[in-house]
Amino acid sequence: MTRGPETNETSDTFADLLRDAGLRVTNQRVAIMRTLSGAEDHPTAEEITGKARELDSTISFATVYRTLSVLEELGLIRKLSLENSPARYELCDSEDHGHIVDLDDGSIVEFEDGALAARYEAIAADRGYEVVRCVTIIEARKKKPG
Amino acid sequence: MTRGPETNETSDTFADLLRDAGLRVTNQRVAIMRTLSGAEDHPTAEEITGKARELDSTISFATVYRTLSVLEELGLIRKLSLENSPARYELCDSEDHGHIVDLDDGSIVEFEDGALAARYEAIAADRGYEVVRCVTIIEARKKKPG
DNA sequence: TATGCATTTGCAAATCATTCTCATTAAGTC
DNA sequence: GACTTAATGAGAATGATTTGCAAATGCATA
Repeated sequence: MTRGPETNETSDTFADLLRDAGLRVTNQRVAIMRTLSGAEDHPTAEEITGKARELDSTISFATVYRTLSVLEELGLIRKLSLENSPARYELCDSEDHGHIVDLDDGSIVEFEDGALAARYEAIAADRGYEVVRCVTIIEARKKKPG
Repeated sequence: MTRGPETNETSDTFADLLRDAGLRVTNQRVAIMRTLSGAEDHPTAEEITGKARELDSTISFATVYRTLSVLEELGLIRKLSLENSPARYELCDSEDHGHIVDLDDGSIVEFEDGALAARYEAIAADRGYEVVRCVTIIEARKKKPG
């Protein structure tokens, strides 16, 4: 695996990812990828636009949506369609994982569970399917301490 | 549990469910419930409107959406928010179950798996949450025979 | 480094699903 | 049957996302 010097690795990687996919490297796309990369939460398109504009003030909503769907097609990000709220996005840098959505404050906690993934594969295989992607959302409320 | 004669049980049940919830029994609501009850697939609001209009031609979209959200609050139906498509609805008559969405033709296969539900509970509990509802969607493609 | 051209962009208008407003209708009660 | 209030239909409004198009930009090439 070829890689440049350690410095500025994420930024270079973003450009490379785009190039490798045969796409042009634009300021807007890199700004959006950096924004997603730096996000601790699961931002909406609107939140991404706001943050990305700090890096490139000209970014429009149209470009954000277009870029998000390109990145999703490349498998670099995941779109999370929650009930009654705009879609949220996350980088695909970590393992496949599920989400616990706190119904009271909207916060999202990620969890990993290899057993679940294996179970999904088995369930799908039993029915003649090959898994492409799994969505696990646990809508929950914080337990009262007791 | 009081119940009338065996004939016409679903229709009566629908009316009773509404009455028990302190809601008025209207033609529109019953038509929508019957439509959902008769649906083999997971219809969208638009599809529900079309079918329900065969039972009561005056039904409007507004009423369909209003009724769907009332029924959801009562826990009688479930709303399924899939990627890039309008919400789909199903009666809550069967056990809690997951969905395999066929990415090629959009068809949905349901599956039940008690182990998954237990696992979700455990995962949530570990993190201090109580499960309200779980969404499991396996996006998949049919395996090629071979 | 300048040129050409397809890709990408910003803007604004369009679309899609869903919700809301409000005048009218109809359910359930007496 | 009359009354009260919930429920409805029609259509406007909303919110998220997509699209059309002219202008701008990346990048291959000269």
